[in-house]
This record gives sequence, C-alpha cells and structure tokens, in this order.
Amino acid sequence: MSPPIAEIELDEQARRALIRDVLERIGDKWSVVVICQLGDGTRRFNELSRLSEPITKRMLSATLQGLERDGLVSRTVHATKPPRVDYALTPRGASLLQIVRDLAGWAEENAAGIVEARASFDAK
Amino acid sequence: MSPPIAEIELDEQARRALIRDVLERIGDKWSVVVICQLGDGTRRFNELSRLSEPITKRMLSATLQGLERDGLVSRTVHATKPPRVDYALTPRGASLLQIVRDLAGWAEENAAGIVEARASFDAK
DNA sequence: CAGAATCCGGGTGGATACTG
DNA sequence: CAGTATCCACCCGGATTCTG
Repeated sequence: MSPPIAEIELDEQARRALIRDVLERIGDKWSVVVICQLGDGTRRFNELSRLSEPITKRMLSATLQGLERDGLVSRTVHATKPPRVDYALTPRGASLLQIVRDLAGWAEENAAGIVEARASFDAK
Repeated sequence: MSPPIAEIELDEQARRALIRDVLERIGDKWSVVVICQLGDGTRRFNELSRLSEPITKRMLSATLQGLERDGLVSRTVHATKPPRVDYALTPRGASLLQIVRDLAGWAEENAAGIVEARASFDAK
C-alpha cells in the first residue's frame, strides 16, 4: 500500500525544508570564505580575521559559532597568556570542503560572464 | 617587480567580493531548489510552483528573474491562449547543476547529524 | 588576543489581493 | 496561466564600544 498523495508531498516538503535549513548555514555571507580558509589547515581567530578580510570580528565570531554548532568546525581553547583559540574543520566540515571549493571555483570562472549577463539584462 | 602588499590584498579582497557577490544568488532561499527542479528539464511557471512547494508565486517569480538576470535560466514566452512560459537552464546554469546537486546531496546525507550536533551544542 | 554587548538601517521574504 | 502590487515583520550584518 502506497501512502496517500498528501502524505508523500508533506514528506517531500519536510525533506526539502530540512535541506534548505542545512544549506542556509553555508548560504550566509561568510561561511564559504571561512571554510575555504580552514581548508588549508588550523587557524587562530585573528589569523582567520586577516585572511577573511573585510570580515568584522563580530561576523567572524558569529560565523564560527554557527559552523561549530553544526559540527563543521572545532574550537580549541589553549589556556595560555595571551589566550589562544584554534579553529579547524571537523571530519564533517572536511567532507564539505571539496564542494565548497568547487562552488568557489565555479563562481570565479563565471564571474565575468555573470557580470556581463547582468549588465545586458539591466539594459532592458 | 612584484606589486606592494597593499595592492595584492586589495585584489584579493576584490576577487573575494566578486565571488561572494556571485554566490549570494545561489545563497538565497529558493535558487537551489529551482535549479534542481530545472535540472530535470524544461518546466512551466505553475509547474515549478507546485514542484517547489511551499514557495509562493512572488518568490518564484523573483527567484527566476534573478537566475535569468545572471544568465543561468532562460525564459521563453509562447503567445498562446492561455499564455505559457517555459523556463530552462542555460549552458551556464547547467554547468552549475552538478555542484548544486552535490550540495543538496551533502545536505541530505548530513541533515540528521547536523540536527543532532545542534541539539547537543544548544544543550550548553 | 579573542571575543561580547548594544544599537540600528536596509533588505529578504511571507501574506494577501489584484491583473492581462 | 503567469505573473504584479502593496504592505510589513523579521533578522542579517555593519559600526562602535567594552571586556577578561
């Protein structure tokens, strides 16, 4: 017995809602940049701050917390003086790295064409 | 002669700004869903509307216009009665399809783990 | 060094109603 | 069928200031 149409569609919607929910994390303004930077290895807070310019500390902090909450990034505090905090990709974060790099690569390759397409579209 | 540091960093920032600018289109709420649907072939407006539930017509229209502006989707109007409009991926849109599918696949595979990670993170 | 707290303007996107 | 128009609540993200 197959479930009624309505039920299938509800499941489909719930599934897509979940996917969109997950993708919204990497859809925000800075996650892709930070993930790419961490793809090269462990980094400290101010190091990431410089590498990800012109991000602000507030947004870097928020981005890292979001990524940590989703289990994509690990945060390690060293009780030294001055304090030192290391960020790195978790295995799950690393599993996303290649896709994110592909995305960034695609964006770079197509940037010029897209800028041109926008200009031509806006001309009408 | 290599350019001064400041100049290199400005170029790097400009390059990243461009990439982020391009990625913001697919970072919005509905583009990934719509691109995935169009990945299966040409679709009409109301067809996309149903397939992408619970999107509203307003957001579907806005999403399609954004994708068309960037040259990722083509729009073809048939002067029939009632009117009929076909949407399809352009070659550039198709070049993005595999990455978007990878992204959606990753999101689906990791959704459960991420929900769990969030719950455990929020417990603190 | 590594953040947190506060303020706030602009834009995203939902609901609803209307149109050719 | 394929949209547009209007209104508006929400929240993202920048600037600034403060802290252990």
